[in-house]
Amino acid sequence: MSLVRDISPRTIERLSLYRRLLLPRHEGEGSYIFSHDLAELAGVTATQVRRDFMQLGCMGVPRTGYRIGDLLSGISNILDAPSGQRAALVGVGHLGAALLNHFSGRWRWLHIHAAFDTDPAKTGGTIHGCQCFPLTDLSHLVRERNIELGIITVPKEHAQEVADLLITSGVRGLLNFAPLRLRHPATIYVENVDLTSAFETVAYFSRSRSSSALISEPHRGFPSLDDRKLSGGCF
Amino acid sequence: MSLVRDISPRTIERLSLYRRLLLPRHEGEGSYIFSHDLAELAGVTATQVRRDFMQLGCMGVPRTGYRIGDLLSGISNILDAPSGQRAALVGVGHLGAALLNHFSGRWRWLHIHAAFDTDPAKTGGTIHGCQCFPLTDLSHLVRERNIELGIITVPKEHAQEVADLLITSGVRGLLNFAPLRLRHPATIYVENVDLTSAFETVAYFSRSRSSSALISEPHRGFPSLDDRKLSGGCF
DNA sequence: TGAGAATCGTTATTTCTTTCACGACTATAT
DNA sequence: ATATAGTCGTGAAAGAAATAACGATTCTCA
Repeated sequence: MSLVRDISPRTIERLSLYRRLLLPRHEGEGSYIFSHDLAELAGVTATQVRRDFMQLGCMGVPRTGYRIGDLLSGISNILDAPSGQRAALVGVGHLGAALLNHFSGRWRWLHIHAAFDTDPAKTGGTIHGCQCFPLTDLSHLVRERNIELGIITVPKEHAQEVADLLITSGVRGLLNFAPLRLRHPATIYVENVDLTSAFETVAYFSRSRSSSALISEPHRGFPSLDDRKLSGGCF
Repeated sequence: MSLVRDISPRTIERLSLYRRLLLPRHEGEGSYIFSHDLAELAGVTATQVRRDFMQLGCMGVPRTGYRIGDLLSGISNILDAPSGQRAALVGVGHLGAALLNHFSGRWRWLHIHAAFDTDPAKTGGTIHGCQCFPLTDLSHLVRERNIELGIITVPKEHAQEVADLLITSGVRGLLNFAPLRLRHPATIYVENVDLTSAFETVAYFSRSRSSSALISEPHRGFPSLDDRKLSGGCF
């Protein structure tokens, strides 16, 4: 399968982004893209794009670019499990339901297979195309249906117990939206989506770089220069 | 105001997290916490915690710890704008509504002041306590009400135009939930919350570190060791 | 066919972030 | 008092990640 090892989280995230940006440009086998064009779409440098693709083993051709079909299959080779992966979402509140809607039927190889909640008003039916079960069924269903991932969208008071339940039921990775950090064994991968931190970070940097320091500062969130000029004048 | 400069995005995110973890423990002026206790709550190392607080100018006392009140005011001093900050959310779909609910009335100094949508069915009223206006009012209201931040939860087809509109209307920072990267001038800070990348990242690492490589690997998402033992046995 | 310019692949370098390591300090017990 | 052990602050080192730089390759056009 995937012979390439040791790809950093940052690179994985970019690969996911590259794929989304490349898909609409994949028209037939004759479609190519230059590193600097993709770089501009992705908001990164051309060097970074080339380096990322180097790790995939995807080779480009000078003055021609990368064949988009190659890139897409190279990325899929890394990101997608051959037999697909299933996730369980726990906590069908506003955020949980929004995620069900957001991810519903979007990919074949990775999808939310079932949702869980303690509220009887929410269970028993289908929400945004996803079956919703009582939490008491979780352990059984995770095992039986081979669910590998858990998405936690419950209030923070219950996040840890839900995480424990998911882990003991056999999931190997968690996507946590609760505003805290989960305790977990080293065998489980946990990705935190911290909406509060994101909001406060924007607030901070939006004023810290108010009028001064417009030069340099290749901080995350601000554009950086490269081989060639990017984003020259947005308007 | 904040005399401290050049705090990295990573540190800012942790400060936001520390504050949330500290607030419930702040009972009176006699409450203290050790760096390693907060580290465990935050899922980082004790050294990291100490270093972060060093940047705030918050001093602890050996064998006593840090006074929680000092930490909270130190963090607030960095994160919170003295006169508060307002955000506008654009795109009251499932995700937008969930965020309105999530952030509604949570903080004094930072809040979503108004929501915008093109759908007349959604505008004119209040959603989760937030007034919702037609998109055509955005430019006017952003200016008049001094809104500094934009939250973009529109479909990707409209994300760039909404960003442009927000920027020309005067916001200085964007929190982008659309699954692409926005073009923007260097004076604007943009934080991307990429739900798809997050989901695919969990999927990737949940299987890449399946049964092997349980040792070391202090990668993001996996726990790391430190001065003292953390998370010794989750169950 | 050869000159010129654009693009790639990759090593070296720089920059950023985290961890290590250890002296200094403080509470506690004897 | 003194010894002991636990915790802090921080310079130094290590580790990750991004960028720069440049030879090699390929297309275009005279």
